[in-house]
Amino acid sequence: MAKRVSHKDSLCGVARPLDAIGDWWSLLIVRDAFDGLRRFGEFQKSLGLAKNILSARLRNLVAHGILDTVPASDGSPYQEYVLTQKGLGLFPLLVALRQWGEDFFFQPDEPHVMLVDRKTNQPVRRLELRAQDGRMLMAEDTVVVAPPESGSR
Amino acid sequence: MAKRVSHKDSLCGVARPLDAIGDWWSLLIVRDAFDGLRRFGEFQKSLGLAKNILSARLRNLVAHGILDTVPASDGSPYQEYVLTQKGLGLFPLLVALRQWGEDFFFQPDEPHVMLVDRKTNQPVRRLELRAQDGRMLMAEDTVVVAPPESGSR
DNA sequence: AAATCATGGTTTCAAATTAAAACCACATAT
DNA sequence: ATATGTGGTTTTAATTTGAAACCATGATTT
Repeated sequence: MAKRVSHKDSLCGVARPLDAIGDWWSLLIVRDAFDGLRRFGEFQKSLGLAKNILSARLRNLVAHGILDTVPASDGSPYQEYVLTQKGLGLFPLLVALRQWGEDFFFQPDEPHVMLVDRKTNQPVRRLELRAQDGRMLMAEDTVVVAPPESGSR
Repeated sequence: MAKRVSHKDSLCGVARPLDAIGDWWSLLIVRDAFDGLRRFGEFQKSLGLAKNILSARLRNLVAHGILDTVPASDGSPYQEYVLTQKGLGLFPLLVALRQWGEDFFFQPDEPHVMLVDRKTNQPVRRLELRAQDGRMLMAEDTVVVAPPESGSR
């Protein structure tokens, strides 16, 4: 189950999160969790994946602290799966994924679901990466830099 | 190779992009491409994945229009893999992933690579989702809504 | 009380995918 | 002529997946 996603023994800042999420199914589960789904059966119906796989994915997400199990809210003797803070932290990633999807996977006139501001019912703005001083940054305007070498080596 | 990621025949706005990317390896390839890698061998050395898998992933990314192959820039008789516009569009997603990783996968004092503004060498700002009017939005402040039913049914 | 049903899983097993290694083709260098 | 580097493909075994069957628990019907 602990599939190594990189040959380096310490996973980098991108690979480490990927490793925790596990796979695409897991991300769809998380998305459904953002949509308010909490029960095993709800996820299964929504995603249509095999129960054993769902079971494994939920277990993995819980193990990685993305979901947490809580004793059912409605008296039923089962448990529910809810997003932790860590899980909630995936929101921007899901938005990024959705916006990319809107940009490149739909015809300009093709109808698709939209993420809207609850208060105004307006679609949300696009995610934008900005510098400290507020300038918008494209990919070419950035570099990944190594952490400053600590003194001991 | 066309693995169905959802039981619904039309994939939703999140599942469709996931389906195109393919798997985690592909996303790491894309990240390396953002870092300037272009050659088969570079990707293989950087990621340490089996050559047949890399081959398949590259092919898939090209098939989905995320990478494009161009005749080698340096005279060598090989080809190079470069990001298309669609591929470049994945930048925010990678940033989101990286920031989530920084938030939850490193000790507060653990050193890690950083994404910085080329011009100032300052770390970039956090991605923030905002409403049209500029208010910052948390997950709970948003909903996903279905497209307006077109008249014909 | 007994039988039935709903939920939330686990187990079993066949099929698909992945990974490691060997192999190959082409070009350049020695 | 031989070796070496690049960019793959093929072969084969191991792992993962997914469908279906099974099971346990509690609630519901008869």
